[in-house]
Amino acid sequence: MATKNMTLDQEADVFRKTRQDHSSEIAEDYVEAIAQLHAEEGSCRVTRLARRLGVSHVTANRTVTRLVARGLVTTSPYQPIELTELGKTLAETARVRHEIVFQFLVALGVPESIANADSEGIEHHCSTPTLDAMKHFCMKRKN
Amino acid sequence: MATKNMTLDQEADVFRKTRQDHSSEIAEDYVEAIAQLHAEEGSCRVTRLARRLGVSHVTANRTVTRLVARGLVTTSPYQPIELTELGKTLAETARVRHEIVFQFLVALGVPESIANADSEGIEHHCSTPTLDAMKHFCMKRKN
DNA sequence: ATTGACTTGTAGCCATGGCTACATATTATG
DNA sequence: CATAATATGTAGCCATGGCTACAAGTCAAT
Repeated sequence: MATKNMTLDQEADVFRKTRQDHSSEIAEDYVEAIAQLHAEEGSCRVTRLARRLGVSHVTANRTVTRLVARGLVTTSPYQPIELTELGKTLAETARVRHEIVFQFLVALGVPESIANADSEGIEHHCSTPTLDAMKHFCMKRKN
Repeated sequence: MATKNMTLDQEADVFRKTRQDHSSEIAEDYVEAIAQLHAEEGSCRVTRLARRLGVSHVTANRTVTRLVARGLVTTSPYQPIELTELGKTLAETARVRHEIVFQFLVALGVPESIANADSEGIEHHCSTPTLDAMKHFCMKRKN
């Protein structure tokens, strides 16, 4: 049990970190989806984004407003959503991370449809060392 | 890319599932922590639980009230928190899941302290097939 | 038995992420 | 160009999960 030999504060840090992660998950999911829609369809409208993410257009619209405040996207009334450079960078990071986790689960023997669903939840909680270990595992499998 | 050949609704399902997972994450963390404190210290007081989880005692108290509504724990004023049978079962399930993910990450080569932090976030998003694959991987390593 | 330390509870605030219902703007079509 | 369909925006609701500040209960020690 890894909680042995820890102070109370150290124990709590793990939970604090997980909670903090969660607050950026949605931002990452949004910018990743916006980037995907741009790639697939040339632009990203709020309604299309909402359908992709499975939320109402109202929720999507309000969340996008928060992304504007975070400097990740730009909007103007009745216009498509555009990613800032920062947003593009975050989207690409998220895409790569998602792909690593997905390919890793597949390499581990998890069926693709399940790997797709699980990786969506897992990707946001993987540190760099864990991602590196996943990449390394996939490399070994290929050779 | 696993989103190919999917309808819009199917795409969205993945995100819906991840959001649903999140609503049970906190419940699982709480019952797991309550079970741990019972095991370690013989009983579970709200203040101790709050410290363990890194939240204020107010947040812990209110969340515990919700767990009562879900039939996972029982409380009475100024008394320790007790798990119901349902709560014990959920706590044990969560503990086992956590342990599988943790041991798996360690087997993969992730340092223990990092594996501990990551597994806390990852455990809630692993389907049964993924957990089975993790167990299988650990077995192979041991032999 | 009173005081003081600690625990527990309550009031009330905030942000986030959902929603429906309705209003307005844009676009497409007869 | 008028109207219908679609897209977008706004108002306002809810639950959850944080918090601080303060009130009240519990318990131990003098």
